[in-house]
Amino acid sequence: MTPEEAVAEQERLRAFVRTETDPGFAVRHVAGLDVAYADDDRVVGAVVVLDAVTLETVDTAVVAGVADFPYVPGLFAFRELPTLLEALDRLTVRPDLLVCDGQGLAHPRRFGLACHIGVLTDLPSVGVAKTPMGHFEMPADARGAGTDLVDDGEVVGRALRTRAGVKPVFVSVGHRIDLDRACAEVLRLCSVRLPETTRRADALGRAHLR
DNA sequence: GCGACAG
DNA sequence: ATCTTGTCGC
Repeated sequence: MTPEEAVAEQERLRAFVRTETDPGFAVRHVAGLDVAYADDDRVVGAVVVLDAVTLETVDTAVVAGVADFPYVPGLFAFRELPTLLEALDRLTVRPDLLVCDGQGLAHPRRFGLACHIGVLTDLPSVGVAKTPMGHFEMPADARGAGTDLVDDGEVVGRALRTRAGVKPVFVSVGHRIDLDRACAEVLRLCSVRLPETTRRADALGRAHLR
């Protein structure tokens, strides 16, 4: 697939993104997704499913692969999608929410990794990025504080302070969830800066790199 | 033309 | 993404 085709794919699929939370939506199992990179072009996609209440790991899946798509800001998903989708397919426990390591709607074409995975799996998803793709107002230095990420007059996400004294994370809707709920779910998963889901998937992925 | 630009 | 343990500070 060429970068041009990838862009066309994003513009085709973005019409399927839903920003509403289903009535009665409840998170019993939350999944964390992350990809670890080796020195060469080898990659490892890792997914960890946690009990949303106890944060106990109830399921995991790891898939090794090769990064066949170059890293291009805005097309980042095409590098991680293959291995992550395969890992999700191997899960025994079906997650109620996917927490992705990257942007959702806070993306140049409103279709970051979280939206892409959400739409393809039709599962609620949220993107939690460590770096913003545009300008943002620094939120107050208190856990839970946040400022809207605005692009073209539209709110596309939120700079969320998950812990006082550390840089905020950038939360945006992926699929089938609203921004407020997305932030609330992310905050529940954070005792430190990043969500426990992301941390555990990250650890699992790099462990399998050896 | 020159920067910006998730992981 | 990755190279990387301890250390300084609240």
